[in-house]
Amino acid sequence: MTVTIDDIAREAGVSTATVSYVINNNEKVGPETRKKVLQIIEKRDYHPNSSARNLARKKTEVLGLIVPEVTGVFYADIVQGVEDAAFQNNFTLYLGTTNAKKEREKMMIDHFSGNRVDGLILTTYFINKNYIKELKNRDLDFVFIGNPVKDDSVSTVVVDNFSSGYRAAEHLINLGHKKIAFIKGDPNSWDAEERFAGFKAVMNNYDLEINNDYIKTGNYQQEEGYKAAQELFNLEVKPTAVFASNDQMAMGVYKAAQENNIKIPEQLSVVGFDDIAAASHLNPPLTTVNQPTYRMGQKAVEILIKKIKGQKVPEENIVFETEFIKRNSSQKKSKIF
Amino acid sequence: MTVTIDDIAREAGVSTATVSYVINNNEKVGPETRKKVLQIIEKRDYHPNSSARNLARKKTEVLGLIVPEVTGVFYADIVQGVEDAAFQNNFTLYLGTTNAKKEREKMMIDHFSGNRVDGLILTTYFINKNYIKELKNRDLDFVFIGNPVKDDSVSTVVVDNFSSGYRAAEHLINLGHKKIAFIKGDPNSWDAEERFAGFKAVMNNYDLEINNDYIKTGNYQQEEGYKAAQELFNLEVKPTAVFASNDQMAMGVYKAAQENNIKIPEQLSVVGFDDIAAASHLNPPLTTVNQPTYRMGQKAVEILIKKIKGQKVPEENIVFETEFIKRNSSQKKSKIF
DNA sequence: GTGAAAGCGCTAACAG
DNA sequence: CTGTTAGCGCTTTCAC
Repeated sequence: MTVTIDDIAREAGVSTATVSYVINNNEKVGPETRKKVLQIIEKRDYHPNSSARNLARKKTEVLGLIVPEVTGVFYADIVQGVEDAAFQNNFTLYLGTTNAKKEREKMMIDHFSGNRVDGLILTTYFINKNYIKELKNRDLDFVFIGNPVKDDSVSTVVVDNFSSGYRAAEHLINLGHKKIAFIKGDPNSWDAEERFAGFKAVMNNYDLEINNDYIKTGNYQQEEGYKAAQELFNLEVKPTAVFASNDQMAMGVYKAAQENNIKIPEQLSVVGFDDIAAASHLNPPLTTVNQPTYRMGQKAVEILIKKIKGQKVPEENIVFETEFIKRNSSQKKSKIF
Repeated sequence: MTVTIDDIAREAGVSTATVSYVINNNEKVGPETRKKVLQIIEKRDYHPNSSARNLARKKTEVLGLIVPEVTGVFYADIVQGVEDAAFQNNFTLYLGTTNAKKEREKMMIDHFSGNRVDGLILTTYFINKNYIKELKNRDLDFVFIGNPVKDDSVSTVVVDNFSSGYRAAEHLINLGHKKIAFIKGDPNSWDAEERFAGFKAVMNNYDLEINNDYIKTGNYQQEEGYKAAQELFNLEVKPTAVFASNDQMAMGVYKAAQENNIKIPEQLSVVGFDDIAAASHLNPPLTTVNQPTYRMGQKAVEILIKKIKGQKVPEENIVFETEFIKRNSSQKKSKIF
C-alpha cells in the first residue's frame, strides 16, 4: 500500500491542500501545522507521486538528453556536464542513447514528447529541418549540442570544427609537412565533415595538393584508424603526417605505425582531435584538439532551463573555443625520410 | 495548446475510451475505427501525456540508474549496457549521478522514490543496511551492481573483486616479485577494499611480507596514482612491482616511472584493474583485469524487469567472471635491479 | 466493438 | 492560515 497525500492529511488532521502546501514550501502554512505534517510525512516515509504532481502542474522538472552513445569520452563528458548542471537546477535527467542509428534517434525523440520531459538536449546525426519544424510544434523546449543542421531558429552550443581543423592542419603545414593525410570520421557525422573542410581550406590556402590517396574514411573507431593507416603505409609515396579526425582513430594510426616500424614523430607526425584522457599517455603523447565538452553540456542546460522557465531568450548559437594542444606526436618534417 | 485525448476523440467522433484503446493496441477496436483514429493522431501529431498515463496505470516504464559518475570507462560501460537493455525492453532511463558524495547519493535515491521510476539500479558507495530496509518499504524494485553491503536479501550483480585481486597479485608473485606495492582505491569504495583483501590474502599464502610503506591509498584518479608512485620511488628499498587497484592510477604510475627514469617492465612490473580502453595502448600495454561491465548492466536490467513484471524471482547474487589480461607491463623480476 | 464515468494523486484557485 | 473542490489527461470497468 503506497501512502498518499490523503493518508497524510487524514493522519495530520488537515486537508490535502495543506499537506500540498507544506510539500511545496508554501509560506502561508503555520509553523506548527507545518511541523506536524512534516513529522507524519517523515514517519510514513511519504513520497509524493510525481506523475500526479506533474499532471497537475503540467511540468515534470526533467530534462531529456539524447546522445549517440555514452562510452566514448566525448559524450560521457557531455552527459556528466548535463547531469551536474541539471542536478544543480533541481532537474533530473532522462538519458536516451541512439547508437547513431537514424531510426532509433527518431524513436527516442518521439518518446520524449508527451510531457515526459520539459526540455530536450540533442546531440544527433540525422535530424533534418523538417523534423525540427515538427519538433517546434510540440510543447517542448530544446537545444542542440553540435549543429547537424544550419538553422538559426534553434539554439545550439557548438565548437568551431572548421577552424579547429584548419588550425590543427596548419600546425602540420608549419612544421614543413606537405604530404598530409586526413582520416575522416563517420560519413554521417557533420562535425567530421567540418573538420575535413577546414583541412581542405588550409591545404588550399597554402597551395598544397590534396591527394585523394591520402584521404581515408573511418567511423571514429580505432580499428578504422588502424585500417586507414595500413592503407596509407602501403602507398608508394607515404604521407609524412596524418591528421585523424578523432583521437580513437589516431590511436589506430599509432598501432599501424608500430607494426610497420614507422617511428612517430620522427618519420610520421600525427595529430588527433578530442583530447581524450588517454591522449597524453600515449607514446608519444598525442598532439590534438581539446573540446570543452563538459562545459558545453552545462551551457546547454543553462540555456534550456531559461527557455523552460519561460524567459524569452533569443535562439542563440554559442560557439566554444577549442584548444590546440601540442604534444610530441608531431614535429618538423624530417629531411631524412 | 497541446492536443489531448479529448481532442482526438472529438475529431474522430469516438469516445476517449476508444482512442485510449487504439493507443494501447487493444484488439477490440474495429479496423476502420482504429484507422480513422490513427489517422487523426498522426495528423495532429498527438503524443499521450505520460504523466496522466502513468498516474492512471500506476507505473512509469522507466528505470532509474544511479552511478557515481559517468566519465570513467567503468561506469560509462555500465550505463551503456543498462540503457541498451532498457531500450530493448521498452523502458527508458533516468540517470542520476552522485559524484560519490554520500549526501547526494541519498538525495538521488529519495528523488527516485514517489513513482518516478518502476525500478532502480544502484551502484553506490555509502548505502547501508538500514537504508536498504527503508528502501524495501517503498513501492520500488531494485538491484545493485556491486555489493556495498553483504546482504542476501537484495539482488546484486557483481564481480569477484577478492579473487580477481588475488589472481592479479599472484601473477606478480609467480613472476618472482616479492616487494610488491599496492595502491588502494577510494577509501569508501568497497570494491577497492576487496581487491586489497585479495592482495593481502595471496601475500599471506605465499609467506610474503606486506610492507606498510608499500601500501598507498588513492582515490582512483590518475593523479593520485602518480603521487603514490612518487612516494614509492622515494623509498630506500623500492618495490619491484606495483598493483594499482585501477587502470587510471596505473597510468599515474607510468607517468611517475617515466619521470624517474624507471623502465616498465624491466625495472618495475605494474598491473592495473578495469582494462579501460587506453590500457592496451599504453607503452607498454598494461597488464590488467577486465570486468564485463556492459554485460553486468544488461543483467541488472534483466533481473530488475522480471521483478517489476511481478515475477517472483528470488533475490539473486550474480557473480560475473573477470578476465586477467597479461600484457607487457609485467615481467619476470629482473636480477639486475 | 464502443461509450459513460469513476478514479489515479496532486495542485491551485477560491472562499472563508 | 486552512479547507473545498474542480480539474490535470488518461485508463479501465461495466454496461450496452
